[in-house]
Amino acid sequence: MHEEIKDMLKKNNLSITGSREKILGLFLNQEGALAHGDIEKKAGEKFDRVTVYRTLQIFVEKGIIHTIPTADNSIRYALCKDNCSEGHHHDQHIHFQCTNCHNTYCLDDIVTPDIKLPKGYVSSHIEVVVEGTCKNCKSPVA
Amino acid sequence: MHEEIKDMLKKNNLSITGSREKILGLFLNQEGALAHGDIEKKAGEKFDRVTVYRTLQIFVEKGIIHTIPTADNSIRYALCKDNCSEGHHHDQHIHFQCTNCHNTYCLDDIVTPDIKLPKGYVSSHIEVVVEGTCKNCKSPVA
DNA sequence: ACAAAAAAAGCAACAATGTTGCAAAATAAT
DNA sequence: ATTATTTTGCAACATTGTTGCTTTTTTTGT
Repeated sequence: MHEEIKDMLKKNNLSITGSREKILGLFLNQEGALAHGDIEKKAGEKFDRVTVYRTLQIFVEKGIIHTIPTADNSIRYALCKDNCSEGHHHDQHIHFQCTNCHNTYCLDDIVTPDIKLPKGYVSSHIEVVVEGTCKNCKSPVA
Repeated sequence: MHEEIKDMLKKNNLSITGSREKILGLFLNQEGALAHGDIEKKAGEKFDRVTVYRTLQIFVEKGIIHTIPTADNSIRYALCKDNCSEGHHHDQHIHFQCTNCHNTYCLDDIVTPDIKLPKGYVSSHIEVVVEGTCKNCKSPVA
């Protein structure tokens, strides 16, 4: 596990430091996505706020994590799959945000649908965020 | 036009004040969506920052405007169509964000697609944001 | 049109979030 | 092991968002 982290950093030409190992570890041990605030809380006592910002920024640049848009002013980040690389995110999966537990999940098996746009519009990337109740919060009603 | 604004406020049981008229006017004269910062710049010299926050908040509550999620930590707002009402937004259209001019548009005629979710997930609302080049920025290449 | 009641605006103070430059420390390269 | 490079932490600052309270504006009822 710990070797896996180091390997990922090496593969991306990143030097191996405590904060990068720690933060990448958080993502690997986490099913859902993490907001900046979550990371600060979980790792933050040991690291400066600025370091967390810079680490997330470089992870996004390197294609290790990707951002998930939200309407609540707190970008969430999640691990990319192998097909992402520096400067080229190739995520075509959708995201799911649970209105109960407020976790955000990547549904890696659900591909974004094709969308027919009006004349003149050209699509380069599609983001789909589904809100609702996740499998862990499913109400046991019926 | 000015009467239209007053009517909209009255219809939503909002008292008619300078800031509400001004901010609602901005949305009516605007094709795309507006971020909080845009509104502060365009209307802000006359109004307190707090007033802008509270005005946007109450417009969302009343179903006059809706939010559009982004991955850049700046929620955007756009006018709702008539089918929205207090506490019940019924937007099923998609949003388009131009990577060139950075405007965000509601594509009111494009309905969000159905998405098949994994077992256990229940959808209550779907957000689709398409990135690309808008009709105004379309490159005249071909 | 006026007075009383209700609602909104403005102000101040504060909290949280994000950014920048630079010196010290850690990591990588030779 | 020493040097060069990169990263960290710190401090200071800028921006964004929030809260309580007083004053002003708008609405309501007469």
